[in-house]
Amino acid sequence: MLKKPRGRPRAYDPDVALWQALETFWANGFSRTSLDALAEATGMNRPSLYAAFGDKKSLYLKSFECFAGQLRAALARTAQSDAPLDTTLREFFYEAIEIYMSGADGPRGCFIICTAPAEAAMDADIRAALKAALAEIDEGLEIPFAKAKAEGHLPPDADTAALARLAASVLHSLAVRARAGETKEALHTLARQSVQSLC
Amino acid sequence: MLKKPRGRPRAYDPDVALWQALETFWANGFSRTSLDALAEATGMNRPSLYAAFGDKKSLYLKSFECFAGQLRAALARTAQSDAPLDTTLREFFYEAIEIYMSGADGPRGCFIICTAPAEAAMDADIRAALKAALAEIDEGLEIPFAKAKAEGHLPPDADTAALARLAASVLHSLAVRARAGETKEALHTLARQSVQSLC
DNA sequence: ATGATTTTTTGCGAATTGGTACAAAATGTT
DNA sequence: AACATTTTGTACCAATTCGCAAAAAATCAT
Repeated sequence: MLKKPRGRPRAYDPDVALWQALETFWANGFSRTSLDALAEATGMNRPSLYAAFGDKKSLYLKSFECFAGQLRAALARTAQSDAPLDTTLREFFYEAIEIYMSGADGPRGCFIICTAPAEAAMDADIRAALKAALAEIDEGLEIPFAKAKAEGHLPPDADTAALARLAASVLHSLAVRARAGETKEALHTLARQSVQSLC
Repeated sequence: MLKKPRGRPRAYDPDVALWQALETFWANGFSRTSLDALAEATGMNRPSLYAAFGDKKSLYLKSFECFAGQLRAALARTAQSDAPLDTTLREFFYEAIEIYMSGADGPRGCFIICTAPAEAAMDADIRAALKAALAEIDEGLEIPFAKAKAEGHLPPDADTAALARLAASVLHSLAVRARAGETKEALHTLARQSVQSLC
């Protein structure tokens, strides 16, 4: 049933190329990343990049959305965890730290927290994407707190939204700290101690 | 005793010009800010900018240091406060929020947290400056916690360094949220609730 | 074989970018 | 007045940047 489309076949896989672009933006931020760098990373010439993804900002926003998708998946796994709240939270942070510390040339922190703010004050689209991502993190992190409260592991008057936002603040901080070069041990310590304070 | 220097007098005040450059970098980030934009903001031609401040990155780092100086002053005021810990912390956050929400064209968050990470992965000097600033925030915020502990307002086994780092995380988060366009009320709420959790 | 479609390649253009050389301007010193 | 010093202003440069037009390549459909 898979009908071969007409025309010259693509020399790239769109998902692979998008990930390669994302990695380039992740390391360099939006403005510092040139079309030449994206072309080199993806092996595509500039007209092909434009044809496949649109202009530079469109490609950035698609990369942002791709990264946000992975964040969404991590939040969903955290929401579905049956482990105790502190274990759930700690594992979420540890997983984030793994991603933040990854990078061929060193730690990159979080794509969203580390590259979008620089652009956000002057670009309404990037600002909106950032704001939406922050809200998703807040909402996603509230679920394990609400579950723990419903199961009696938190006081009945605990403000789960407030706790979630505090936990999200820890995530933002881990992101920036990783990019600044703090050690993995320091990040783990902050994660552990924050979980202790929150639970 | 003030001897008039030889040569043509300067047409600018270095401190004023530096602040103007800082504001431009604050809104646009490092890479998005052009020399023309800096020249326009300061009223100086490019050769004059180079003569006064060095190249673009030098000017950015000088701006960073200028902003860090103001942060240092705010931390010092917080360290010297005689108010109760929760009041001290809340006022520190409220003051930060005022700065983060300032801006002729909208909120800019924190110069350091919102502009340096984008560059930090690929520029060791900016990364080092960011890391140093993060450490200063951690250390500065530990002082009120240590005071409160010494005065018996915190349990004797309270880990003041951990609490300070959690408070610093809130500050980082406020910075990013402000830049993303969250409301002042939402930021105040996060600040208040975090202080409640921390004290 | 021809035509239609899709993608790649090559080459290009206008604008911008960071940085600099040098002459002119504006002062103090001798 | 001539010279030395400091700063400004003008003009320029090489390189880079983003985006695009058009031809060539590679396929399927008739």
